[in-house]
Amino acid sequence: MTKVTKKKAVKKGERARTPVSEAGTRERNKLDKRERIATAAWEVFSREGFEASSTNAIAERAGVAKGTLFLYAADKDDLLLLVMHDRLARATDDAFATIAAKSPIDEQVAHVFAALYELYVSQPRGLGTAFVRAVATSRGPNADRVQALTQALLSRLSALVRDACERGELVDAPPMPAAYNLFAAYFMVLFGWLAGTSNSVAEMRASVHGLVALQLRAFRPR
Amino acid sequence: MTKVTKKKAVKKGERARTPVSEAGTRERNKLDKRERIATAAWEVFSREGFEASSTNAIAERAGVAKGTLFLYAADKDDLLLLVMHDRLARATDDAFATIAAKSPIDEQVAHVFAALYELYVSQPRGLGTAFVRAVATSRGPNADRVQALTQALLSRLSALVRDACERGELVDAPPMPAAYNLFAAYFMVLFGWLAGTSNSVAEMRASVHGLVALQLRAFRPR
DNA sequence: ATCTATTTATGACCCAGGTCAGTTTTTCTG
DNA sequence: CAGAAAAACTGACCTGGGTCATAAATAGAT
Repeated sequence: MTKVTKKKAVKKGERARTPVSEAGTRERNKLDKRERIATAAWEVFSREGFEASSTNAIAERAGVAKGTLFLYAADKDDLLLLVMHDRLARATDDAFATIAAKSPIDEQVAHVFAALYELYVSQPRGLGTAFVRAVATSRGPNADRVQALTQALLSRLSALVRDACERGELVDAPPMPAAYNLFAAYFMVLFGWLAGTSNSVAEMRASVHGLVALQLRAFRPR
Repeated sequence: MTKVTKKKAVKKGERARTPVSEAGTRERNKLDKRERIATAAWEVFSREGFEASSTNAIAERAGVAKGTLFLYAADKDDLLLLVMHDRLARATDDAFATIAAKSPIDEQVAHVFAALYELYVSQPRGLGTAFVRAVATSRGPNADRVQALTQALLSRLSALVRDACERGELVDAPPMPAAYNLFAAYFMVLFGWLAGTSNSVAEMRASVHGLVALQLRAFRPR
């Protein structure tokens, strides 16, 4: 199927690319296919859970052959990263957009972390577990994109720290190393959730807030 | 094979267990088999790497059927945990045994962490990566044993913090939460190594030492 | 010692992830 | 508008992790 029959019919002398809306059949098809695959993967993953989802089912639902999946993702893990990337990016953006500018920094940081925990906890059937594992081990192209998200998060955290310094709430805090430590606490609590320690966002938020507040004591004006 | 033919020949009235050296044929066989499997798995994993190792090859080398492997480990990941548990425990014990009692606490902590990094880095072909992934996701019995190791490490780290408080190097440091944060930094750097950020133990030690020292500023006497 | 129950071991089998030689689609060139 | 080159797609196929009905070994009872 996929009876596309894309019309080309370009005037001969002209470039094959119509400058306005046409950007090359190949590229368009590729983007379209990536979109279909991502959608299908999300639908199947979220209904069946990661382990129970077969790449066959995803391919079928996306209307492509199984082999095509592996042109867009290195393996099943990488497929999950492809799907999660956008949701993660959106959740992060939302979290930073809704920071209360006049809250103390430990609240601000906890706010961001809680939003991310929300994303994981709301996923069905251990998608979160699979995702963290995928981040840790996948070498595919989508892994790089997710790594970039993490870098961006670190950078934004360090900006929060810098802001707190400028408004005098903190003193002498090196933004980037401090951000690393904050993120480490975030990750720690996330891992605890994977292992079954805590199971509500509220608990996780409380845990990470405690750790964050403790860390920030290093930079409190005395 | 395993032509055990264990003599039992107990006096009828007496208990079947000879109290000294006999502990039941069944239990002995089981321990023996576990040992053979662990050894075989280590040999194959370390020669071929985790991915390239087949459970078939491990079973063959251990002299058991493939199905038997999965009586001793939930899956291939859990098999890796079975193998790594002892090495991890030994490395941790060694590290704490060789702490210089009069070093500052940040050095002590870095010493322990560096020893663990050493273990990972010295593993061939991404066994470390596979191990961390297995810890994150495996639900098998060996996963629990490794979790217990982590708990023990946290407890020992908190003891280091308490000692530092008692000798006046730190002030007002809640041992367990502080240990959590320290461990988080350790884990962060380990993850960075998995992702390819740093690749020598020296680099990792330097990174984690920086983070640890920063955290401990929260508890320095002023 | 013999018989039954229970635990442990086996390996043929199933199934899903991932590959790749061959095919189709798009682009580029004359 | 060929016709060739390059890129994208396909699905039969292979591989290896994990299962499970069956068999062997062990413990307990008589």
